[in-house]
Amino acid sequence: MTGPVRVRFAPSPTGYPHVGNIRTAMFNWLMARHTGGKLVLRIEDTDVARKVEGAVEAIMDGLKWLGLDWDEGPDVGGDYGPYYQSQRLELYRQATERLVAQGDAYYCYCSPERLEEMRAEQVRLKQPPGYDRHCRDLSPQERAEQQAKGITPVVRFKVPLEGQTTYNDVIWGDITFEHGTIDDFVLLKSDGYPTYHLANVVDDHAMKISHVIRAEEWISSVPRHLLLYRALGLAPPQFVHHPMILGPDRAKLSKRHGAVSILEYRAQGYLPETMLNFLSLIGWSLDDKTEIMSREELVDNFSLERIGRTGAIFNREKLDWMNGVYIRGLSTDDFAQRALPFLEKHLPTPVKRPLSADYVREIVPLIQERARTLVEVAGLAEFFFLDELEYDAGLLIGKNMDRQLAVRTLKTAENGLEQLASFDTESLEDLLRPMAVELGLKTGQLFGTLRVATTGRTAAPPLFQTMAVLGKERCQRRIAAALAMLERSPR
RNA sequence: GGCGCAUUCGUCUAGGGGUUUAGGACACCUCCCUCUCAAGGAGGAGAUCACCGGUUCGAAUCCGGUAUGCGCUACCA
Repeated sequence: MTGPVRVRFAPSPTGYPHVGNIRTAMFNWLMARHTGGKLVLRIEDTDVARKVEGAVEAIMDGLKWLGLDWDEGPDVGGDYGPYYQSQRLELYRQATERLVAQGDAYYCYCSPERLEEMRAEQVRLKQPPGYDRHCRDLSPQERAEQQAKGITPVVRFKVPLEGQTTYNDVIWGDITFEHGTIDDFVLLKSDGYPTYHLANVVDDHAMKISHVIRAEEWISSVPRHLLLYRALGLAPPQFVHHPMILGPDRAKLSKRHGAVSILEYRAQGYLPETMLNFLSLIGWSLDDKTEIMSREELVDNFSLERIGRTGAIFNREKLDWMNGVYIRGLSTDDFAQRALPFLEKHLPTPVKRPLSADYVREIVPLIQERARTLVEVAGLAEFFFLDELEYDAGLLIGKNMDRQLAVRTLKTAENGLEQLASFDTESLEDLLRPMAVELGLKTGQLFGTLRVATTGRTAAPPLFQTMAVLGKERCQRRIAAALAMLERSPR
C-alpha cells in the first residue's frame, strides 16, 4: 500500500485531448484519489511554435467531462505554481546556469543546418544519429568568436561518456541504459525556453512530485532525466510507465485510426462513465472477471501493480457494448435528459425544434435498451418525429401475404382503431391479437404490416407501445398513407 | 542502424512451477424467450500460452537464444 502520492498530468497544449493522454491523466487521478494524494495539472507549453490556441481549454474540458478533477493547476492555483511552464522560465534559466557553471552543461553554437547535415550523414553511414559533441569542449576564445558572430547558443547537457544508469520502474522493473548511447541533448533552446527534459526535471522536483506516471514512450528519456537529477543534486521521483493504446494495426493510436480526441467520443454519444471504465481496462485489470466498474470502485481498487506491460488495441466494438450497458443502467429521466441534446442535433432537419420534452420522455424508454450511443438515439427514434414516412410499399406485404391481403389487413385495422376508445398499450393488444385470428393471419404477419405502416421500418420497438406513444391520430394517418401507397404502387 | 521493451483465443485480459481438459469479456454461431429489433437466458466455436533449446519429477509460468512487433533515436513533447 502506497501512502498519499503527489502526481501530475503534464500535457503539452499542442492539440486535442488524445484518449491516450487522457488515460494517462486518469491513471494519475486514480492514484491520487486512491491514496488520498494530490493531482497537479501542469501545462508544458515550452514549444512556442507548436502551441495551439484553445488546446488548454479542450484538455480541461475533456478532463472535467470524465470527472477527473485536479487539486492544483493553472485555473485553481496551488502552492507550487505557476502551473504554466512558460511562466517558469527563470527557474529553468537558473538551473541551466548552475549546470554550466558546474561543467555539466555547455553552450552549443551549431546551426540547425549543420545539425541536419550531420544527421543525414549519420543515417547514410548507418551510424546511430546523435549530436557529435562539436561544441562540447570549446575554448573560451572559440566561444567568444562564436558569440561575436551574434549566434544565440543552445545549452546542451554534458552526458558522461562512460558508465550506465539503471532505474527501477514500478511496472517494468530494472531498466539499464549505457551512457554511450545517449547524446548531449539540449537543455535550453535558443529562444530561452527549456526543452521537455529540463523543464520536467526542474518542475517535478519543485512541485514535489512523488510518482511520475506516464506512457511507455517516455521510458527512453528516463536516463537523461536521472542524469539531470544527479547533476542538480536532486532526488528523483518514482517512475511508472504504462503501456500505450494502439490502433488496429498495433501502431500507436493516432488520428489516422479514427477518433482519438476524448471530445469526439463525447460528441459521438458515449457516456463519460463508459469512457472512464473502458479506458481503465486498457492496460489495467482488477481481476479475471470484473469489467463494469463505477468511478468509486475504480478509485477503491486501483493499483499500479495491476497495470500490464503490453500495448492494447482500442476496441471500438467493446466500447459500444459497454456504452450500451451504461445507457441501459440509466434512469429514464437521466437518459431522456442526456439524449435530448443529441436528438435536437441529429434528428432530420424537417423535424421542428425545439422538441417537446414531454414527448421525448415518452419515447425514450422504448429506445433506451436499443441504443448503444446517444447519437444512435436519433436514428432509432426518427419515425416518432417525422410527418412523412418513406419506405418501400412492398414491405407492407408480409410473408405469405399478397397485396390484396395487406390492403384488407390495413383496412380492418383502420376500422378497429377507429372504434378504440382509449389508445393505450393494453387496449391495443386486446384489439389487435383477436384481429389476427379474425383475419386468418399469424400475429407476426399482422403486427409486421402494422409496424411498417406506423413506423416505416421492419425493426422497431414493440408495436403496441410504439403505437400508444404515436397516438391514435398519427397512427390512423400513417395507416391511411400506407393504404394509399399500396394502391399507387405497381402491381 | 543503435538503444529499450514486449509477445496467452480475432480483440481486451486472468493466471507468475503441479489446483488448467488455460478462466472471463467483446465480436461470431446455435437454441430459448418473442409481434420485429434490442435486451436477457442456455450452449458452441475459437489459444500447440510466438518459436527453439535449457532448468525441473513437472513450465504458459524460471533461464538463454531466435523471430516478430512496438517505442525512442529533434533547439517536439
